[in-house]
Amino acid sequence: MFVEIDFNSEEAIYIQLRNQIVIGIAAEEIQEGESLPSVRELADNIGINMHTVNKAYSILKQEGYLQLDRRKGAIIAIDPEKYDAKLAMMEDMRVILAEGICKDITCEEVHQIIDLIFGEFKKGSPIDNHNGGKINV
Amino acid sequence: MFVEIDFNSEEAIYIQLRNQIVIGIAAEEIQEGESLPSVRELADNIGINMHTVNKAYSILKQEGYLQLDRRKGAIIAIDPEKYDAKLAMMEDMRVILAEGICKDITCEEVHQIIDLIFGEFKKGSPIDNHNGGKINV
DNA sequence: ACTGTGTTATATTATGAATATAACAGATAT
DNA sequence: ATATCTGTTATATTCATAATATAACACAGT
Repeated sequence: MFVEIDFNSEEAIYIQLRNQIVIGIAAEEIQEGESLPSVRELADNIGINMHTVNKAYSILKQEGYLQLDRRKGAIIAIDPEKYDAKLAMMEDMRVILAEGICKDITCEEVHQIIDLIFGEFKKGSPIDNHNGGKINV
Repeated sequence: MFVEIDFNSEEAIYIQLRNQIVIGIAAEEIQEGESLPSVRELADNIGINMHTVNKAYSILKQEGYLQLDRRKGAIIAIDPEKYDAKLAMMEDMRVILAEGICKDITCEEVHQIIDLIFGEFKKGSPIDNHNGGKINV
């Protein structure tokens, strides 16, 4: 699994990190029961502060993606009951689809995009393995 | 068309405003050629600063939703060529779908959600007209 | 004892959101 | 012409938060 941080992005580092880990889980680059690096180790590898990683981990824990164990560190443990993911998805989707509708993207095109992305996640890594500055996790 | 700002949200006010206007256009609550209130008027109605509204308008102009005319004010004018909306959609969609996949939401369920939201936009207002603290625009 | 976990606390710096005035150029109406 | 309304730009301040830097604690493993 790879992590790539864009330091020029307007998106906060801990958000980028959180998102990439979620994508990594969805792409099955890292699986249930496996553990992420410690907050200090990953912070060193990326070149950021420990607390920034800690914040990402804490959020992932709260959202039901991680279980934080003192012994094994941060292990992937999905809890679908933590919150209503379907409801959250609809909220996020509403704005994105509104943008698309304004720009004349059809419902069929959106369905194609959905299938395309789902396909990427199913067959292993959606990211090419040439590693362009990405941090191995 | 209605605008509702959540002052307790972590989302910036000008982003909320921008999103609601995009949703309003998609829902055809406000249509091409019609004009939005002036930055000062809308700011007064909502109870926020003029510059906050101005920032939302400037972004909408840059993204190809608005044309700012000194005579008529801010009029809705969609320009699908301003940027690649389809590419932007895929970027945003990737994280959302990753979250859904982790939480065991199937591809079919996502398709249903898409159709549901598209249906909301087609038949007029997706927002009920009971007006719970929303600002008429 | 020592090291490595997550966790918490405190403080500082930097960035950006939101506000408050103020002014300008152009268009409209009285 | 005078006044008023546009968007636009400029400057400054306040406030929230992201990111950093240390430091310390409780717990588990070697």
